[in-house]
Amino acid sequence: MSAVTETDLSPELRSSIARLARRLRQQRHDSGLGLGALSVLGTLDRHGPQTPGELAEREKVRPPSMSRTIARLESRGMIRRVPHPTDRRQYHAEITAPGKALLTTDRRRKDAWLSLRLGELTSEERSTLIEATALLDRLARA
Amino acid sequence: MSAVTETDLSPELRSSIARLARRLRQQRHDSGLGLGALSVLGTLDRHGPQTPGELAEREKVRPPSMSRTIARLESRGMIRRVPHPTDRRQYHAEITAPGKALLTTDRRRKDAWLSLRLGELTSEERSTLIEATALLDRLARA
DNA sequence: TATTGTTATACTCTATAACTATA
DNA sequence: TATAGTTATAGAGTATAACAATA
Repeated sequence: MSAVTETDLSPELRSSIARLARRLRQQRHDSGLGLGALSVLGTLDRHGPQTPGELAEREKVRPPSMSRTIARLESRGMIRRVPHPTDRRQYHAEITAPGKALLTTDRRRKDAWLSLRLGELTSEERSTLIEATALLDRLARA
Repeated sequence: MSAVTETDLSPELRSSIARLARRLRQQRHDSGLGLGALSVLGTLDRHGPQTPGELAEREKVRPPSMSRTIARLESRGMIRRVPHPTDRRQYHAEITAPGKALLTTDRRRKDAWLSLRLGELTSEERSTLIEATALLDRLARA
C-alpha cells in the first residue's frame, strides 16, 4: 500500500470520495431514503428549519432537485412544511419526531454499515475523521 | 458552526461525503472524463495494470459499469488493453503516456478546482486530509 | 458447467428550461 | 418585473439480466 503525499493529494482524495460515495449509495438504507435525503434530514436536525432554497445551496444541489427530495421526505412523514411568516411563496422545512427518531436509530443501529465500520477504527482514527469531516464540508462549501 | 462528536460521526461523515461527491461531479473536468473515469486512471497509475474485474471491485462498481468506463478511457487514448498471458477471456488495462500526462497536469493545474481549494488549506489541514484519505479508502474497501 | 467480460435495458439522481404564485 | 418554488423533460451514471467467449 503506497502512501499518499502532498503532491498527489488532489486525485487521491477525489478517488477516495468517489469510491466511498458509491459504496455508501450501494448500502441501501432500509428506510427507502437515499444518500441525499438522509443528508437533508441530518441538516434539518442539526441546523433547524430551512427554506428549500437554503437547503439547496447547503447541500450543493439545484432547487428542483431539492423540491423532489423534500417531497419524498414529506410523503414519508420525516419532515413537515411550515408557512413562512411574511412571504407566502416560501416555507420552512422542519424535521418531525419520526424524522428525529430515524436519525437516532440510524446512528445507533449496530448493523448500520458505516457505524459498524467506524466502530472498528481506533479512537485516534475516528478523531482524524472528525477533523476531516469539517474540512470536507469546507471544501464542498467553497 | 457546531462541532461533530463521536456520537454523530456516522451521519455527518455520510453527509459530507455525499455533498463533496456532488460538488466534485458538478466540477466538470475539461478532459471530458467523469469522476469515475479519473479515479480508475489514478488507480492504474498507482497500482499498475488491472483486469476489469479487479478494477470493478476496487472502485466499487459492477463489471458492466467498469466495461463502459474502460471503453471511454480507451477511446480517448488514456489506457490500452494488454492481453492476459494465460487466460484469453481476460486482459489488463494499462495506463498510457497520455494518461499519465493527464494525471500530472491534473495535479499541477492551478485552476483545477480541488487542487485550488486544497492549496488554500494550512499544511496541517492537508496532513489531516492525507491521513483521512487512507482511512476513507479502508472504509470503502471494508 | 463455471467464469470473465460485454451488450441491452431500466432505474436513480440531478440538471436545465418552462411555468405558477407571490413580492 | 423579480423571486421562490414546482413541474416537465433530458442527461449522467450505474444496476440487473441476458449473452458470447473461454476455461
